[in-house]
Amino acid sequence: MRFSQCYIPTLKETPAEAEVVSHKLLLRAGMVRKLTSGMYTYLPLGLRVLNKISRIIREEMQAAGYQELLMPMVQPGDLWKESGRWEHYGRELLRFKDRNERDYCLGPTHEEVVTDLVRGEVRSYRQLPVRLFQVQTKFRDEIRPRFGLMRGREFVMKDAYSFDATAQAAEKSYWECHAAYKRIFQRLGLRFRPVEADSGSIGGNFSHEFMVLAEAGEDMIAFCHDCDYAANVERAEVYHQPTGTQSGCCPTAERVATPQAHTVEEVADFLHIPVTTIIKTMIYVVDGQPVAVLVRGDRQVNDVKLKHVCHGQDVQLANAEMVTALTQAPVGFAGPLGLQIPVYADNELKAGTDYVTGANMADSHWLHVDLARDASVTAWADLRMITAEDACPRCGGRLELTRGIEVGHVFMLGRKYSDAMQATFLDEHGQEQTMIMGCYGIGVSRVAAAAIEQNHDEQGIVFPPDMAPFDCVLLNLDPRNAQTLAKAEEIYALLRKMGVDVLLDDREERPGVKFKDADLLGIPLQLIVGCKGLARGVVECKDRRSGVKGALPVDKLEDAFAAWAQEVRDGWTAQQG
RNA sequence: CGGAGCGUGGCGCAGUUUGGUAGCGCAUUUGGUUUGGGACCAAAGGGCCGCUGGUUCAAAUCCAGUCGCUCCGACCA
Repeated sequence: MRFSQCYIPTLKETPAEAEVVSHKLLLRAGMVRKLTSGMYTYLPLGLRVLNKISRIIREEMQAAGYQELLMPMVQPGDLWKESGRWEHYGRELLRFKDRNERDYCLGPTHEEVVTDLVRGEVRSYRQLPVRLFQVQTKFRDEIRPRFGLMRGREFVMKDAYSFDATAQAAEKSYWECHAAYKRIFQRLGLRFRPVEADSGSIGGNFSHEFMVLAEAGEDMIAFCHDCDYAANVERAEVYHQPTGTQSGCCPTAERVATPQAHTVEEVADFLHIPVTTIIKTMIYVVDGQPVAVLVRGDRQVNDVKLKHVCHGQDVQLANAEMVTALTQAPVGFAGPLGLQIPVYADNELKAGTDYVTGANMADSHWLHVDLARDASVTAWADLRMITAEDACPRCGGRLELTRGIEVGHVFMLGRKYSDAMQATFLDEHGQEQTMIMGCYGIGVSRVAAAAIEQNHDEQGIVFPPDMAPFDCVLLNLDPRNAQTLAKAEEIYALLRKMGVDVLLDDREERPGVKFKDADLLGIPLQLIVGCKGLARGVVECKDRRSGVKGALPVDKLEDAFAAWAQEVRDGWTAQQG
């Protein structure tokens, strides 16, 4: 392609709306433009990136035995009523009616449609497994779209579905997709980690998320340095050494005044005790019912764990009025003693028998609390957020917490949808059985954003070679000079003949403009044709990632270029680890 | 939805406090000089100041409402 004929509106200044690097650079590099909140137009260059990503995804999914199809984006409400999600999916599902007043929605995902398809066609175990995928625009009416392509309302997603006859076969489909995902993100040149995850509103038995490691990530993941354990913190189990019961130091609890001490820190300061001897009592509302959650003073409640322990759908922190009504005290003085609602206590609290808790009375706390003796605990469970100081729940090794961007998610769905929608088949004994499903997503547009979050510098984007909009940008520094022009055209033709996807910057601009744009666009290989180099019989080259410059002999350009391109690629592989 | 902020030529902003009829940089067009890291000079075009209503002799500026966008919290690829 010739730059002069491309629609690549680069920007010198960053539009005010952009906050995160990927959004800023995508805008500046002329790859996307916002239409309205959470919806973007992919300009030619941005679309090239999406297509490069999709190409790799297609190759690997096909290699894993998945076939591509394309389902409608508009879906009938009836299907969603059948699966039960018309009620449960919530406001992210954009619903509307057609001219005949029939219910429809924009597809946020396609379990219903694909299950409907397969149940209509598949009758026998001999037809299983069925493995399908599509690359398509999804719509989710997100509460808060943000960070450009990172969390849009409309976005491009690859979604895949597997249907199997038995649980073992289903797990095979699952792990084969899991392996395909590893290859995909590897080939895309990303530093990533698959982690154990919660299955959220999609539902199912178990799942893994694929996380791109980046500071701008909205998720926190924990992984072990000594074994291969890795999990989203919202799921990571906390391991507690079984501790023997310590004897309490006092026979009874004692109530003391703690004026104005609302927070754990204030109470600790006032009583001159460590925060670890305080029990934090949090009031939550689970599906409309209030519950109390007890964790050590310095810990955070993990509401995903709470949701599972209570078998609830919806978990929210209670508001101030509710807390006051339940505890007869302002926020900050709640405690388990005498509370008339279910009390869930974190396992860690079993370790002690001499705690400080709120007294359900303004400006008061109990000292010397032994939960077993003084409170009625509905259930003990793992309820707190893991920390970097905790030991690995698998091997006891050292944990590290990092931020990540979720770019892929695989779910073992089990029979959740096939049961609800009667996707059945006859097994080899002529018995009717329910299909076992898996579903697997990759946020294609989010992958592009995540790649930029992970790979950029002050000059702009640094695309991994296989997702860059072009393999190489060829700068003709002096298009008005007949010799340079001829040489640049010759090299351009040569590269194209070699199968290199090359962008020729043939614009009548000053060299500085071309250098700046080349860096901004993040194309991995830069070739510079100018009279200075040509006088020495070379074209200059620059590795966008490392910034290393060199010179390739004009007379042996084909070989020299190939060797250099391989060198740049090796550099990427090395840094990916 | 709760909290914070912002809407002024294509982009980035000033002007709003203290009303007086819109300005700067970039970009664009034309001419000239330039040409290895976002050139310079000269000239030009382009703005119902988000929208509606109100106050006033007079509103970008004050008041009310409304719409849109961004950020912080509950969602997820």
